[in-house]
Amino acid sequence: MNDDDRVFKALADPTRRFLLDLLFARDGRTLTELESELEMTRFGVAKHLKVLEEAELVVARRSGREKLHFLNPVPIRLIHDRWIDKYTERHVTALVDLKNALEDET
Amino acid sequence: MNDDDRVFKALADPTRRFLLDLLFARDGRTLTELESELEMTRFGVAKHLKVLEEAELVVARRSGREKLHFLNPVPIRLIHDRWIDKYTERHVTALVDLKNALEDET
DNA sequence: AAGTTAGGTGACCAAAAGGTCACATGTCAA
DNA sequence: TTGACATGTGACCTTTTGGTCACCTAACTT
Repeated sequence: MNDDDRVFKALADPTRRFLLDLLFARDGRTLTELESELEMTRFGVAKHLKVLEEAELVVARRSGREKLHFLNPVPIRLIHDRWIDKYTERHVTALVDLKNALEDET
Repeated sequence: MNDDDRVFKALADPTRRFLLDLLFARDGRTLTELESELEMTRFGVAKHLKVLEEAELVVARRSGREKLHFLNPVPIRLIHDRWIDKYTERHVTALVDLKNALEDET
């Protein structure tokens, strides 16, 4: 399994995406803290975090008996750059911004 | 299955990512043309293209008995925007550009 | 019209992924 | 040092996914 595989497989699961959402909102949380936000046993959450770490979407730092988790945006940016070149980026960002603006009006 | 799910599950498979790479390099290809680039039966490729279409990562247009496939970058950009805000984007693009520059030197 | 070409469908099987549990290690606090 | 707390591991089972095949429809060609 190469780096790509790890990143995309990690993102394929809704629970793992929700974990990234939680860390995007606030970094540096422990396993137990994250577990409390989910309808799942600690073991399940730990397994998901391991997958995210192996994909380097999450980096973790030990502090005593706790382990703090942080979101790493680099792999996300690399996905973007794989299929959106600098020229296309201008168009697609404009399109997305327009879409968001229209949705805000309703 | 919601839109997110469809996009991320679609991206989870290496064959489907390779199909996106092919369409990124050159748009408007038929199933048969794409199949010739892969070590897989037509049925397998057709199944993968269906998944990509349902995720709207690929849009297709019929022309007679042929079906032309095009890459749609919008869902990719939305992934980016989900976990990279405007502020972080400046840092992470700088980091990625630096990394690419360093790799080019070797 | 007949043959060929492009594509679509549903059944089927093997492999992989998601979740839980029993059990284990290391760390803090009284 | 004893007990509680935070996390890690490997086995196990169920569900999902990837790929092939037999069979089908629609469109171009001569």
